[in-house]
Amino acid sequence: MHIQSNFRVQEGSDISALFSAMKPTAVTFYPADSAIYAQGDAAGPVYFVEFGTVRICRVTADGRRQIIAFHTAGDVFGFEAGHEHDCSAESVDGAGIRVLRTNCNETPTGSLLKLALASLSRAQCHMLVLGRRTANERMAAFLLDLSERQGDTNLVRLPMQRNDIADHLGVTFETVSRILRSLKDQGVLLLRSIHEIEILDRASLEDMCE
Amino acid sequence: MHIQSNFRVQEGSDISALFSAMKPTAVTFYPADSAIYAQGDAAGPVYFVEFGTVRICRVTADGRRQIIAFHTAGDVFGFEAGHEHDCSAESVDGAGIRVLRTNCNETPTGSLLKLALASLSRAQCHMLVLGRRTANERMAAFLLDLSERQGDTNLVRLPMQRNDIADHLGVTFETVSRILRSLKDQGVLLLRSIHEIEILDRASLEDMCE
DNA sequence: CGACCTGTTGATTCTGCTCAATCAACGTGG
DNA sequence: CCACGTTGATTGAGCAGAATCAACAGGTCG
Repeated sequence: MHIQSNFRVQEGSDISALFSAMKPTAVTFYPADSAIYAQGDAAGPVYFVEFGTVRICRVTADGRRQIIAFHTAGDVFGFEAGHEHDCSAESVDGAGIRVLRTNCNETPTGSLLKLALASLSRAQCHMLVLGRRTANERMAAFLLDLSERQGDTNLVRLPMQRNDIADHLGVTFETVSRILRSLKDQGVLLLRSIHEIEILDRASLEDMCE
Repeated sequence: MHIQSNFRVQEGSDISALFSAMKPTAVTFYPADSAIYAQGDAAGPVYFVEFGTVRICRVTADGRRQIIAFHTAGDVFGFEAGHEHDCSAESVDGAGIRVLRTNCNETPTGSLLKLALASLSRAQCHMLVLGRRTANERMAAFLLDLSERQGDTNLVRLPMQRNDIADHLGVTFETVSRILRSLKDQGVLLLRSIHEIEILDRASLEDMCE
């Protein structure tokens, strides 16, 4: 299923360089929870998020899952070191994706390098979160990160469900639920609906992750 | 202090491409615990490990530390997304380092991209460890990783101290100590000395991290 | 309407942390 | 050469944070 685009690629950005060098496909719609690629699939093309949210996952043999990252409109994902994907990518909430084929010689490696380094930087940041922060601090960091990506607004959308948040933060979904509750009780958050929260006391959240 | 090189760069590798494009400096020796660069320093050149071990660290405001990665002979590190380092790099045990200056236009971005993607892949793998594995599993994964890097030998050197291992695995150094003890008691390991262990039962270690 | 799925909340358990003591290795200075 | 201080490692006791187990509520979809 192909649908029309609406995301504006910024002139002169690394992404626009990618777009001109690697003719992108039309937008393909992936319904919620559908796979974009699986662990073990052949790697090669990269993917551009037109709208919606994508999760990148790694799973242990006994089924424990770590969500490496969430990607939203404007993000590029899917580059791999080897010849196959060692993470899977799935649509979280219905996502529109363009595929950018790497035509071997004409790929703008400089632009890809910048994007890869940006991913690496985010990954390093998240390793500190996973390795050295408490559950409360993880949630605070996550909410601020979401808010920042959505334009530093205080009304934050949570397109993913509790389970996804938990698997991203390395806690259980019960813990996610409890922490949101506790932040509500402290007057830090207002839980508008399951997928929408309002930040009432941003300073408190920032204190929690310094 | 400059000393002579002895590490053999493989012909035709991405690293040899880097070496020919970005004339490396002579080897500089960094004594144990000395800084190669600090968080906030201007980024730009990349670094090649000739010998010894380097740790890449991120620290929270209240002093908790996460060791993002250890690098050993043959590794390249130090590339950053932005204009300054957001991790610090320190010598663990006395390390010899070559600096490779990025001459803006002549940098082989394709080779750098491959190295960056390799780092990203390792980072993703470690996120699963930090987010979803128990302390025992983390230690098992760490020992197998070290063994693999040292040529799949059963006699593994631990160049770093317990504190460093702990901060890499997201546990306390007491926990590191206890787990090594417990693996010894189970007959999985032989603790030759503080910095040298022997793997007696590799299959058990592999079972622990699947 | 009932089945199912997601989310919330409570009770209990347990892994790993904190605090603390001890020990071994090493370097320094009397 | 030995007393002393320092630093890293080990071990123990008790505690706390988060997991597990379990019950239930609310919403959605057939």
